[in-house]
Amino acid sequence: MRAGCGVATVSRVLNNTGSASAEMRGRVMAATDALGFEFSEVARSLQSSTTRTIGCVVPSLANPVFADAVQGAQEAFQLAGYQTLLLCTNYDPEFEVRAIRTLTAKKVDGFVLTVSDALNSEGLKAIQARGLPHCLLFNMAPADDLSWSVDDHSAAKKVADAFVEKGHTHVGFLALKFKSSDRARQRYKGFVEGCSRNGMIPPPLLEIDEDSQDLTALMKAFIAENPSITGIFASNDFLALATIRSARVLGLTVPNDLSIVGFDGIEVGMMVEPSLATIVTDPKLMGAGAARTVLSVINGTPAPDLPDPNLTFSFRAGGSLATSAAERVDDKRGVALSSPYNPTQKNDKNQQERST
Amino acid sequence: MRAGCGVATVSRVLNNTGSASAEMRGRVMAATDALGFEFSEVARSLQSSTTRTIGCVVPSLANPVFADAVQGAQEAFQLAGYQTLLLCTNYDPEFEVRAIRTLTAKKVDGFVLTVSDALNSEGLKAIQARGLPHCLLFNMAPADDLSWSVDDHSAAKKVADAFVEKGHTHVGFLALKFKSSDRARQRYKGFVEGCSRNGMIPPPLLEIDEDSQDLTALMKAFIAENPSITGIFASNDFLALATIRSARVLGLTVPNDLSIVGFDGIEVGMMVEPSLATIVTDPKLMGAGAARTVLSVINGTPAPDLPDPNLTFSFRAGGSLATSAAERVDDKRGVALSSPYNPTQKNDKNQQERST
DNA sequence: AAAGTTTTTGGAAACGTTTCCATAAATTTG
DNA sequence: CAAATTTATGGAAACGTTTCCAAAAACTTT
Repeated sequence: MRAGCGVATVSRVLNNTGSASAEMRGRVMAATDALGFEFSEVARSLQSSTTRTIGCVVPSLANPVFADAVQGAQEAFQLAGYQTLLLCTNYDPEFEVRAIRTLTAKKVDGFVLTVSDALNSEGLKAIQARGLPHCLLFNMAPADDLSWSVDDHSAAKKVADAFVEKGHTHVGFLALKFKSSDRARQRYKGFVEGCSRNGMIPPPLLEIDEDSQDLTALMKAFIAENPSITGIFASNDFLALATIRSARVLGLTVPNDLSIVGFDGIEVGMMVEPSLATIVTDPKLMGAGAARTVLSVINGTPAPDLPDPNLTFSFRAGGSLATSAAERVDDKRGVALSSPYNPTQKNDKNQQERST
Repeated sequence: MRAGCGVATVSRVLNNTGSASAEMRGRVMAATDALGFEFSEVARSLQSSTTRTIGCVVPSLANPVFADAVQGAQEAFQLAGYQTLLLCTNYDPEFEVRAIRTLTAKKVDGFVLTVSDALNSEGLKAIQARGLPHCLLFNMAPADDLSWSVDDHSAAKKVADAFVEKGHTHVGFLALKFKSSDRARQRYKGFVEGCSRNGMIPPPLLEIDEDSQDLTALMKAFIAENPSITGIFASNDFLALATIRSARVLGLTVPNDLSIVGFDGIEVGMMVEPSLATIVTDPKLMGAGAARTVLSVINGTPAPDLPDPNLTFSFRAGGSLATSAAERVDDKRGVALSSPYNPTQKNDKNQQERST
């Protein structure tokens, strides 16, 4: 089979390393072409103890935030000649640690990961203990660790500011996967803090496990329990859109009866009516940043600067957040009280419904 | 380092293959625990010429259809103990062939791929020539090839039926990445055929390259060129939503002035107002199906049945498709187009917001 | 033309597994 | 108790590269 030469020669010719006569080069090339020969990366990896593969661990691609982030990371890796081994944990810490074990066994050169709880992740600890190159993504970095992440805490505070600016004093927080995502917890914490700082009533928490269809029922109960809330901060945009729909089903108008603010800044948020007020983030950029950071750790080159936390998000106004219904009612309370007839149809209707 | 035994023994103990004394077993276990020892999958792969890794090639994860599909595939693979090596082609045939070359060099055990043109894909040819296990995804399968795919052609015909049922006789087709996606081409072909079968005017084609912001301008020109169209079939839901927005900017009411139908069935389509009429598909199921098919090819087990083409999609009615404007009022559009100012409050407000 | 230099080439080790085989040890049988 | 059998163990080959080294071949220099 061989072009009548040793394997060492083939290696040299194909890799253009070391010397080889023109004639030999020709013979080797001819032979490899004829046979469609291609070096085995796995043998190469064994020899060089490098795989040019990066392990990427995220909860799920069903969430476009992660999909975009992985896309960004993947592009950056591809550009640098690295491939991406993708593992999804489905928000399960058990899966997470197994995924990381698999990846270390596969001898990936580095990791990009979004873990469920950065401070207590077994998998992350293992990576740290072995000193493997890695970068977190969408996690608050423990000390000495690098992370590309949205500053969820500050962003949520900003949302509180936005609510207060529109005269809201009592708003709720709606979270998905609260248990298994420290991001959702950060947002809640920041929101509570922001509300407190603004002298608002501490936000009640409505927590749901799945993107369940019974959001409407849950919301009904939530509003019944907290009849004075005038807004809801949903921990992601899909949830926010679902909330708007549920509000409609319950006969509430958004934003007149209930203001909604989302998180993530998905594009459709701008296409819907009313447009969605939200925190805009750039997941693809985050993914690419984390990727470049890992690569720099691997290559020993200076790591790209982490983004300024305050630039990792921005607030986008939208039609779903408006002046507090309570405030409007308040303004007219004198009138409303003196006259049994309330001229603002909508709010009247709203109050009736809410009391049900 | 070793527990004072040969490597062969370690292999037997850890893999529970062959015999070993209880004492030896204990020693090996103790040693591996102490050292945190773990077999190297790359050496194992070299030895067994199997990697338990599947190459997954899709255009981009930015499109949630692919993100969901990859998620589905990834889950199925994970369940079977396989990992997913993800490569995105960015709709570039050049990248596609390189991606596949990379994957063959990495000796993946199989492939799941969405190629740009299944009949002329160099990469696919290479895979076929080497007889590597693979399954297409969202591609029409060439003869002798397997594919999990939505029947784009029939689905598009169905959309034509839906339009005609609402009295439309002249509708347009809006496509993204027409050149680099045989899926878009299939949809167009099916739509043309469906229109023709229903005696409708052949649908004019509006083709855009990027999700460009100038869709509004393009649409304006398109409508000027085809003043009698009463509806647009957009080749995916995002495009459809963007079209609705652009229509609003142009002062057209959806569906009154222009009906819109999308494709894919993304969830937000049901949350917007008007809700989006669309073809509903299940990308995750497709991905999982393709994955199971590849696995069956690898294991020589009987392949799961491909889905009945007619069950790969369903039409979902929505508020964005209504009775033809032409049928109701013939010339409202002339007014709307000629006057940049639209008296309906909603649209006006909408425009203001948009410009911020 | 002999000696020195450079270029070209292939053999062999190493990477970390699994598996085959042979040997050693333990057990059973006659 | 010797022989036969079974069980336990480690050595060595193989997987396909790269790299080191030495040998051979081709040139250069005196």
